[in-house]
Amino acid sequence: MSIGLKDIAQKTGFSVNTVSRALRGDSRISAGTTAIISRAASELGYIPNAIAASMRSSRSKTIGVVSADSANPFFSEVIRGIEESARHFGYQILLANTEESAKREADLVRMFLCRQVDGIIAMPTYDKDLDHADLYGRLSIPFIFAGRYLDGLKDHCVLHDDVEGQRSVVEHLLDKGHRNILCLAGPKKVSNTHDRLAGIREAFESRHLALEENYIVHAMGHIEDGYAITNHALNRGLEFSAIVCFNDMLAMGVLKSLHENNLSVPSDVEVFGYDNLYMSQFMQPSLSTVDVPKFRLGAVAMETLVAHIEDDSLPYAQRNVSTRLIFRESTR
Amino acid sequence: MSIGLKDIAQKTGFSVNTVSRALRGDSRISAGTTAIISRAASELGYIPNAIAASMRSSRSKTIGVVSADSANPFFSEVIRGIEESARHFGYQILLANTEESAKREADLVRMFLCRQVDGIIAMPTYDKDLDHADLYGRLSIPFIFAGRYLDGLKDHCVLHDDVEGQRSVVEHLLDKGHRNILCLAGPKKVSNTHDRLAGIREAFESRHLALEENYIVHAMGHIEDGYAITNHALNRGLEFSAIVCFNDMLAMGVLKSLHENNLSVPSDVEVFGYDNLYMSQFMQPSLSTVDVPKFRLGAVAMETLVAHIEDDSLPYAQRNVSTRLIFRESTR
DNA sequence: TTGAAAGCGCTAACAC
DNA sequence: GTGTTAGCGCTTTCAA
Repeated sequence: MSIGLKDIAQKTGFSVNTVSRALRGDSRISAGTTAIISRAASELGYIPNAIAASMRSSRSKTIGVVSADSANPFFSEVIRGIEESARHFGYQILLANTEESAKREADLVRMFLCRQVDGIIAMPTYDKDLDHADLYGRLSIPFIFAGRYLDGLKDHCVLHDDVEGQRSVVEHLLDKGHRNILCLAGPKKVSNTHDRLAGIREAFESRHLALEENYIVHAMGHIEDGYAITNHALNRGLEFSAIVCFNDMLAMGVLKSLHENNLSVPSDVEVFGYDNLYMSQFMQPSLSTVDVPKFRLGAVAMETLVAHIEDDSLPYAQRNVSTRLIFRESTR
Repeated sequence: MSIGLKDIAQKTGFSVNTVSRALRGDSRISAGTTAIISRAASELGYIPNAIAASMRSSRSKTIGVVSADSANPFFSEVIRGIEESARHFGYQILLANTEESAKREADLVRMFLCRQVDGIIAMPTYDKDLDHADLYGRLSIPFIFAGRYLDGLKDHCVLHDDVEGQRSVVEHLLDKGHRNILCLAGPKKVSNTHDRLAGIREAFESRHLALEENYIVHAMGHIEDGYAITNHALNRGLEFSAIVCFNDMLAMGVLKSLHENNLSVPSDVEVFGYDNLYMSQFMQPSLSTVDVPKFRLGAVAMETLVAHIEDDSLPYAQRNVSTRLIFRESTR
């Protein structure tokens, strides 16, 4: 059988209770006693049972991470930020993916609840079948959304200003004289798509120019989409001198299509991505984009979550991380 | 207070035990009883406490995943495979990263043990300070290594044949007439580096050609390394007509350097990567590489781990996933 | 500063 | 089929 507090108590002559407190560094236990107990514990090869501790204390020191797709380079960096920060605060993370399925997201949250997580960080999906307000709103544990927001739950979000970020990209292009800008927007139900699109419209408005609707194409956000949509736009003879993309992945597909169609970037077409994935600087040409501090987004989400776990009277308030434009070879 | 089995028992008139068994689908409980209990449970909004169940049953249905860096696209796909497979078998994963630090890896394993994980899947680090045989060898729970092996623990590994994979790349290049092949090897302590290097040597031997040692350069495996090493090789006037890389990340850096130095790929230099990252097909030019089934690697690791958890008498045996050459634009 | 007792919510072992 | 009893290993509460 495995070693328990009882065994240490027996060996040292102290009570189980004293052993427990000594091992947790309770200051009311004398230094001498603590030393004796610690030594005995390591001699016996004691491995604390965190499950038992959780059960009794009803704090699991675990947080659930609801990710849409942890293999997506955007999310994987956010998750890395969450994980690093979690370690710092002494938490472990349970990770699972929804693949943008409402049912999975709901199942996951329930599962996390069963496992008594102390809090949840979610990159929520946007399935129309899922009532997020219902799923999260009635949660009795703290929760934070990272990078995406949900109407009515913005207080629980850590965000970056997508309207501002995308607007500055488009204003920059308009000011350089571009008039036909192909806009590859993201999936319709994602908050970022909505905001970035708003940014595009604001830019056109601020310059008193009209944005033609057939220059806006929605995509899921994968590389293949960028590739296919650009091909399609060229095939139908759409004229454009610049392309702004919902994310870097789309932009990578765009670059490939343009290259195959003998259009050179940036001289024939300028291309902007969004997110500043690690890879983007190594594309050929390297990608101009909007930097989103992904790691930090995760870290701030975790930090905020911990604050709420430790003080449940803390009012929720939206937090922001800042973005910035990055100019590389895909623009002049 | 939250709802427990007791409350359901009270409401239905059955004992706590019967409720517990009904909810777990014990076949000895009559269908009628089970129905009554299930209904009561959902009416009360019962949330099972998995922590308490784990404690009693001493099975947590949780596995610990020791990753070197979950933001690395190779690992993130492996982890995705682990996660999908875990879901399939009813397990959850605790994820944490070592950043190739021996101390962190040891701490992590200890932490997982405290949390009573049912098993561990590791992408072990290769810090010289870490005695893996010591750390894992004395583990009382099942463990599997994915994609990397450790001497003396090969039975616990799910691998791909790196010797074979790399040899076929180099043989292909030699057969096409290349004589000066720059080899960007991986970090010295990683098993894959060792095997892929062996594959390179075997290829040269099989063609009765000599491999000059100054054509072998070790790198950590990041994009920047590929970039810097290629620049450096060019600067010192090394002649080469092909470059084989330890992984696709290095190859991406290589492509960038070659482009900046006005060398065209593949006409001046042919480039091979390894791993077949998702991105690699969208590089400019697209990357020839060796496909490693990353998702499957993770899934097989999980599947194997579960088999060992469920049958602790099952003997460990190395498993393999297969690789294949992929020819794209970076080679002729 | 330490100890004794109670019990977290559940499952397992055994009874009937 | 169902109930009774006894803990899992720890922390909490209360007492000294």
